[in-house]
Formats: sequence, C-alpha cells, structure tokens
Amino acid sequence: MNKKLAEIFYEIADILEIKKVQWKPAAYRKAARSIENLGEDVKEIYETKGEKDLEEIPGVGEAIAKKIVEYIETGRVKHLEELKKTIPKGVVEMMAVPGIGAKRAMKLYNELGISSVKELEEAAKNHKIAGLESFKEKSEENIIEGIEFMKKRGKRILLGMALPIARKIISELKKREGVKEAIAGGSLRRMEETIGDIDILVVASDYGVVNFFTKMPIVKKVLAKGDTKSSVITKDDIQIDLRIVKPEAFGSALQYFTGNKDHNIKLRDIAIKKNMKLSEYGLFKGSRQIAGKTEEEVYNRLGMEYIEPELRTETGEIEAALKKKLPKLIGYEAIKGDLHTHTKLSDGKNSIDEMAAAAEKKGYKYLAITDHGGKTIQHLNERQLEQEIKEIEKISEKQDIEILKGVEVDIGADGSLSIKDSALEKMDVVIASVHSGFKFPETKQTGRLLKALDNKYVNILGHPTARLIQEREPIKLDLEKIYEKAKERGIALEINSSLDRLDLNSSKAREALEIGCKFAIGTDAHTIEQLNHMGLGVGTARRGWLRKEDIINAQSLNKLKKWLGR
DNA sequence: GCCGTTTTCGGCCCGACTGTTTTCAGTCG
Ligand SMILES: Nc1nc2c(ncn2[C@H]2C[C@H](O)[C@@H](COP(=O)(O)OP(=O)(O)OP(=O)(O)O)O2)c(=O)[nH]1
Ligand SMILES: [Mg+2]
Ligand SMILES: [Mg+2]
Ligand SMILES: [Zn+2]
Repeated sequence: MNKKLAEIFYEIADILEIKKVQWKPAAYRKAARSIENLGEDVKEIYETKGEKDLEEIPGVGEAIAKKIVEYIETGRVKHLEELKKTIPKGVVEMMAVPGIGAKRAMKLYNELGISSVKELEEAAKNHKIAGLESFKEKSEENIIEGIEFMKKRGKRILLGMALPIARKIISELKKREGVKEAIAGGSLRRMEETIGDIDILVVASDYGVVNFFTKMPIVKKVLAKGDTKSSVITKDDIQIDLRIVKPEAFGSALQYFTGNKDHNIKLRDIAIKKNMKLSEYGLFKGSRQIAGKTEEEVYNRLGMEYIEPELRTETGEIEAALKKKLPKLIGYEAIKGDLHTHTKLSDGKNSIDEMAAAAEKKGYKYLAITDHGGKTIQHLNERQLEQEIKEIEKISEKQDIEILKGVEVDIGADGSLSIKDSALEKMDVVIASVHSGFKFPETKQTGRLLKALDNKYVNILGHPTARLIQEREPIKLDLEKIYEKAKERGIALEINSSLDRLDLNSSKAREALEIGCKFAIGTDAHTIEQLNHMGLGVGTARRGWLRKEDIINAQSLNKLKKWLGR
C-alpha cells in the first residue's frame, strides 16, 4: 500500500512539474518519501487511528491525507486521473530515464512525437534525436546507456552485505597518502536495513584522491568525476559515491553526507530561520563559518542536542533534539550476551563448545544456546533437550562464560508450542517463534500468537513478524495486541539480527517501546561468524530509539536471570 | 501542498557535475 501510494504521489509530482507548477512537485515528493520510508502501513494507521493521524506523517497535510484515504477506500486517486488527461501519455515514463527531465521529455514529444521509453530508445538508436535543438550525438548515447541502466538497475543491498564491502573500500582509501580520514555516510551510517549505494566521505587537504578512487581495481564505470566528488559503478554493480572535504569542514560534510535528505532539508531550514546558512562546508553567519569541524558543533549551534546518525530520519528527532529530550541510545558495546544461537545439534554448524568460546572471545558474560525444539527434522525433542542440558552443564565447568540452557520452540497453527511444558520448565530461556503459517488472516494469526504468549515458560517472542527483507511480507498481526500481551506477560520482543530479518524492524520497535515493552537482541547465529551480526540488531534498536534499560541482554547476568524468572 | 521559538501567509536546502552550455538547465548527492 505504501509503495503504491508513494508511486502515485511521485507521478503527480512529475506531471505538476511538466505543467510548470511551483512548489507542489517538491511537496508531493516529500510526502512520497515519507510514506515510502514509513515502515508501518498507512492503511493500518488510517484504520486504527484515523485520518487526522495521517497528517502526523511529515509532509502530509490535509490534501494529501484526503488522497490517501481516497485510495484506501476506492483504490484510485481522482486527482491523478484528471492530471493524466492533461498531458500526453508516456511523457512521465520518459522522465525516469537518467538525464531526461520534464522539459526535455516534453520537447521530445512535441517535436518528434516520441511518447514512450521504447520509442525513445528506437529514436536514439536510429539517430533521430541529434539535431533537435539542444540534443547532440552524445545525448543519444546517454539516452541509450540510461535506458540500459534502468533495465538492470539492481535491488537495494542488505545492510549486512554492504557493510563489509564498504569497510574494504574504506581501508583501501586510507592507505593512500594524504587521506586523513575515510568514513561511510548515507543510509549505511544510519544503519538502514537496505542500502541504495555506498557513500564514503574522505578528509584530505588535496583533491587528488578522486583520481586514486576512480582508478581503483573494483571500478567498472565512472559516472561522474570532479574536483570534490565522484560516483562510480563497481564490477558487482554497486554504486559508490565519494566526497572529499578539507578538515575544517569534516563535521558539516559528514552531517550532510549522512542525511537523510529530509533531515538535512529541515536542519537547513532551521538555519535559515536563525539567519544562518548550513551546507556541507559549514554553518555560516554571513560569510563567517561558525561551526563545521565536528557534527556536534553543527547541531549545538543550531540550538539542539547532537543527534545520533541512526535517528536521522526526520520522524521527530529534530523536535526532540531542540527540546533536549533525545533518549540515550543503547551503545554497540553495551550488549552483554547473545540470547539466540544454534549449534550443530539442530541446524547450526558449530558445537556448543565452539559457540561458547567464540562468545567469550567477544567479551560476552553469557550466551544462550537456543536450538530448535520439536519433533520435526533438525529439531531436538524433549529427551534430546535433556541431553543438551547435561552437555551444557559439563561444558560450563570449563568455561568462564555463563551458558544459558535455551530452546527455540515453534508456534503451531493453533498457538500450541512444539515442546511440552514439563521440558520447557527446565530451560533457562525459551524463545517462541513463527516458522510456518505465514499466510493466516489477521485474526487467526494474532490469536495464535496471543495464545503462545500465554504459555508461562516463554521469555522471548522470536522474530515477531517473520518477514524476510525483500523476500517475505510480515505476517498479518494486530501488533498493538501483541505488544500489550508481551508487556503484561513479561515477555521480551526479539530484534532478530539476521541480515535478512531485522525483525522487529526499527519503526515497529519504536512503537512497542511506546507501549512499554522490553526487547532481546539476538543474532540467531547458526555459525560462530554470525555471532558478529549483533551490530545489525543494535543498529536497528538504535533506529527504534531504544535505550540500554529497554534491552534485557544489555543487563548483567544477575538482572537478566531475575528478569527471566529463573 | 505544507508548515509555524519572528509567520495561519509567504516562504519553501544548497552545492557539484555534466553538457543540453558561454550564462544556464537538468540532475544528482
Ligand atoms: N541537503 C541535501 N542533501 C542530500 C540530498 N540528497 C542527498 N543528500 C545527502 C543525504 C544523503 O543521505 C546523502 C547520500 O545520498 P544518497 O542518495 O546516497 O541517499 P542515502 O544514502 O540516504 O540513501 P540510499 O540508501 O543511498 O538510497 O546525501 C538533497 O537533495 N539535499
Ligand atoms: Mg546512499
Ligand atoms: Mg549516494
Ligand atoms: Zn533461531
């Protein structure tokens, strides 16, 4: 629903731009971006809260809220249909080609009668376009390449896949002399669950780094190259944007490059109202730079607290920072143990021993082994769990780290659990997770989970929505009921840190926090290497405004045990 | 169309790169 609505508003924006309407295109685009990034379905908001709450979405006012409601109720937006009649069909489509905007699209239509991307490609290949005023042969080449790029433009990359790639490029850049600092910005630094491109900021006193960058072996194609920035496509079709700044502008440049776009625009607007100007080169009063060396300085001089990168989504963080009411977020180093791991006794790759040693090496105080429990393949039954407990007790004697005896049980279609209560009673930690029945309607799905949460041995609801990023939609749930029940029963909601899960996601975690829930960040590691995915979960938690006190595995072993009621 | 520590009317982010270009539009970050 959100995706579709965003498309509608982007299209309205394009048509209004063709019609040379002022400001509205930007307004519609801002609303479209907000809706696209919402993380909660607008239909959900409208149905559970109402039309007025739609106007709480940044950039959505009365008029756009009405159109959202119209779309939810009728499946169409009349305004768009009317607008479409006023411009030739296909012109909007052509605007999606890189290098073709409203004006050039209209010109192609008016003078050559071209009215689709397909016709545009034909015309370019047959050299019909060069010769038209302000089009040359080079434009034909660019059009053909642009259409090519559109066709194979890949999906966004998972954060967990992008991070190691970025780290590698950054370490290469740091080897080059003159590079004082190199750091990722953009969605990567904000720890968004998917990444459109990799943005890297380099501090250097000379701009020669650009040449070094565009000549790196991984580069396939240079899209743009100037004195201070460059964009390239790598051999595995990932776009990398590089920006070079001098040390005195490091903070303001990092602020700019970290975004997000709407956060930046809002900050710049605040600067204007204070008679200042904010850009990547600094915060200026007249021509005097009054901040720019550090990000903190920039935020402070704008009258607000420093805002952590993960919060920079333009969803209320600026207002909170102005009131100095930002939460103190959970730190990446604050995690004291992993509460969701598997061994080769179920479907993992490593032994209990190896997992415990790896966890200890990470500095953890405790580790829960939570193999799958149940009667099906790659699950441990009650008797096998009993054996696992014995083994853990034996291993515990030679390890400093506390190994918690855990199990991850499946929630059945009727809300029953895959392991008997008499066996659950003997465990330190019980995770209950949905691994089947993803398509149930909302009432059945919600009822099933509520019943599972009523089991008195369950401690954690594992990957609550069961979504897989870009693969599987979240199960249909009345989440508010789930959150309320979890809170009432003293059950933590998991933030599962698998690359393609990150479930709960950040916006849902933020809502659950409002209700007063507690959280467990778990890696769901099936190998010792995957224990390192914890940072993805912490990043997600930070994006959800969570603090140390909200997270059960950021507490000492004693506190955790008390909380687990064991 | 949206929005409010100067505003409910009158503003709306700012700069780099390309090439359509020699003073600027288009696009992108
Ligand atoms: N002030 C300002 N900054 C922008 C604008 N567009 C982008 N930026 C800044 C903020 C972005 O986070 C940063 C990098 O741009 P990207 O296009 O790579 O976006 P981002 O990384 O946020 O998301 P992505 O995952 O790449 O789609 O540049 C803009 O229109 N104005
Ligand atoms: Mg980016
Ligand atoms: Mg970028
Ligand atoms: Zn698991």
